[in-house]
Amino acid sequence: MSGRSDIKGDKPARSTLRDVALLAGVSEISVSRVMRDAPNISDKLRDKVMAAANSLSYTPNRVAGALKNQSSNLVAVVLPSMSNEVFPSVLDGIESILNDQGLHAVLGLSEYDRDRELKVIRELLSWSPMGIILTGLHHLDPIPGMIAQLDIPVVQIMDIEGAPIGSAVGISHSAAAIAAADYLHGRGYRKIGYIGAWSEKPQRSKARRRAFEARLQALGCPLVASLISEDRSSAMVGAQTTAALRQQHPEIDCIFYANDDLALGGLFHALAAGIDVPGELGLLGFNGIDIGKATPIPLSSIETPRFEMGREAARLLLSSRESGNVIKDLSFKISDGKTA
Amino acid sequence: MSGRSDIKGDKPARSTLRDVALLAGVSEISVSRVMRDAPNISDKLRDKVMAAANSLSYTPNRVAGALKNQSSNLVAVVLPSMSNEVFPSVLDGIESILNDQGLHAVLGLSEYDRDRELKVIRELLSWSPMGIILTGLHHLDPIPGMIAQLDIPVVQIMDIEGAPIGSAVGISHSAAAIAAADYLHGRGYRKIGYIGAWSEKPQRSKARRRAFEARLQALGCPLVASLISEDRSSAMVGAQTTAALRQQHPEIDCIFYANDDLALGGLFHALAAGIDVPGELGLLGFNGIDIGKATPIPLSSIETPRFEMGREAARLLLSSRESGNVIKDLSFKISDGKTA
DNA sequence: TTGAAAGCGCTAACAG
DNA sequence: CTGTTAGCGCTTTCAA
Repeated sequence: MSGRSDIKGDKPARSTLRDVALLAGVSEISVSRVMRDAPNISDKLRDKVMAAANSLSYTPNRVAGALKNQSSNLVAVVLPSMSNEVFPSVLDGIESILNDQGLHAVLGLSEYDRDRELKVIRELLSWSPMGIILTGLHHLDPIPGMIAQLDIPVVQIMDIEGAPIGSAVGISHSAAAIAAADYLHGRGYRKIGYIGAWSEKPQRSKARRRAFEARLQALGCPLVASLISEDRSSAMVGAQTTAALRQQHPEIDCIFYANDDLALGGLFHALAAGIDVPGELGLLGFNGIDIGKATPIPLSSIETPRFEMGREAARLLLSSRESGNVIKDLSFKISDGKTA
Repeated sequence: MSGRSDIKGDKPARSTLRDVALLAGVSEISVSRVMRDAPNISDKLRDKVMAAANSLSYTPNRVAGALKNQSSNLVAVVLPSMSNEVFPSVLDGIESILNDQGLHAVLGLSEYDRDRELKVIRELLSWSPMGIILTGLHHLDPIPGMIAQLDIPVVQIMDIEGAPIGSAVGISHSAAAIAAADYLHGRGYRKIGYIGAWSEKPQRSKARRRAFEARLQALGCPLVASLISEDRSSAMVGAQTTAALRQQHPEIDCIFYANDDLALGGLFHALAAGIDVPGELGLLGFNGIDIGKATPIPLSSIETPRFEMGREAARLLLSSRESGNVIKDLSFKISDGKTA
């Protein structure tokens, strides 16, 4: 009873290199070579092997290959969440590069929880991925050491202000905040407010708000007020908080939002309440999502290259053997919206 | 030169069961048992092993485990795309169940291309996943056989009208289309149009349109016209096609859209052009995305349970040993928007 | 250009 | 309760 499909039809059972080798009348290693397109294979051998492999619909077992090679074609991707359009776009970008190389993302979500992130990373690393993509630059202490043990490339996305473990690709959030402040100030707004959400769990938004505040201060028109909702970002929350902030501070003539979902909510509120945008109230979002381009008044926003960030992260991962660690500052720009 | 970390400090190198066993002065299998929380382990042994494991910051190698077990803690997840909010939500739902079980999704994107899907599935299956989640019910011929070889559970999401390979969870798209037709007819609309996009690559939207057309016919008010853009869905495309369709067919008093991105575009166009919604023009979307709830006129839409669909898919996968194959019809409902 | 041998790290099956 | 043995399927030497 030799384990696999004997004469008796136990199960469909997956065929192995050995099955193919037996059928083709060659050695296992030859099959292995053919399957991996190794050099120096005669056409005759290749044909025999391919015929046998096809007739058994053989698929290589990557698990065994990875065990032998100590490395796989998996890439660990650790993101905080899937619940706004930012990370799906990044993931899309990552996959757009990986898939062409026969690589695959194994996904872990941290939900903005450090301990959860640690746990997820530990599990993903146990698959000997060929690389790992993390979100942000701040991670629990053991993480860099764990990655170093595997000696695989790391790319951190979103943020570039800090000390990366390996490579990093993102934007400067403080520069974006400064650009936002300068832009709004330049448009003549002097009573500026800020709206965020989800208790600023994504620490990048906190960094942005602080840099924004500091810049406004320096420009001589300090932030009037900021309102950080405990709820997750959504257009509805944006609408509600905009109404609330204006009620508390009627002098506010402009609001900078932590993201476009909130900003769109602000815009919808203004449209519904008959508030003149951008005259009576200016609105500036963050990210530059597609929908904002189609609103009755196109949303002004800081456009961030989310898809491209994913692509670049994957590229850096793949090229890191040659290029070493790189910090890549992707540019943002202020969209030509009409709300501020 | 025994491969691993000898006296000479070659590399940090990942520690193995054997290293832990040596350090703890026990056998490898004992370490294995402790790591997997096997029953009948003395506290003394456990303590020794854990101490050694911690001091080496040992992490089990799942690749080896999977090879031995012929099965992993990976779940293959094959989706068409990440570029609208539907599939990220589904993925979020899937992960919300998997992560609590220590399982992880390996992602493959088909980009609505059958051949690409086949290739991706083949690669993912080569990782001996413990299960696989596919999108839709139509797949290239070899796929069911490939999955059968591994003898793992399959769950197909989105659609339930057809013959699933294993379990299926989704909604009845024809029922949704009929509900849409009845609803719009019931609201008094008689000159109804339809707008879709991306050449209807997602065949579910085509099925919906056809059922919608058939129902309108049966109701005695045949579809006036439909316009299918070649571009991907977006609010901008929705705005443009809405304008175009109304120009070609000024009598149209209502439009059913393939999804909310398009419908929002339609709404924005109407708001900007001063068209009275829902009086002069009714709008009905599909999916019920969050943003539609916050627009100046809340978007009427067929709400689909995307997150829940992901959760249910993961649950079915996990329970399939006991429960066998199940077809689960998740309900949709028409949201209480104000655009139709 | 092809093959034989050995072993990646882990765990099921069987002792003891 | 703990240990010994064998082998998962593949691929890297090394040899022919």
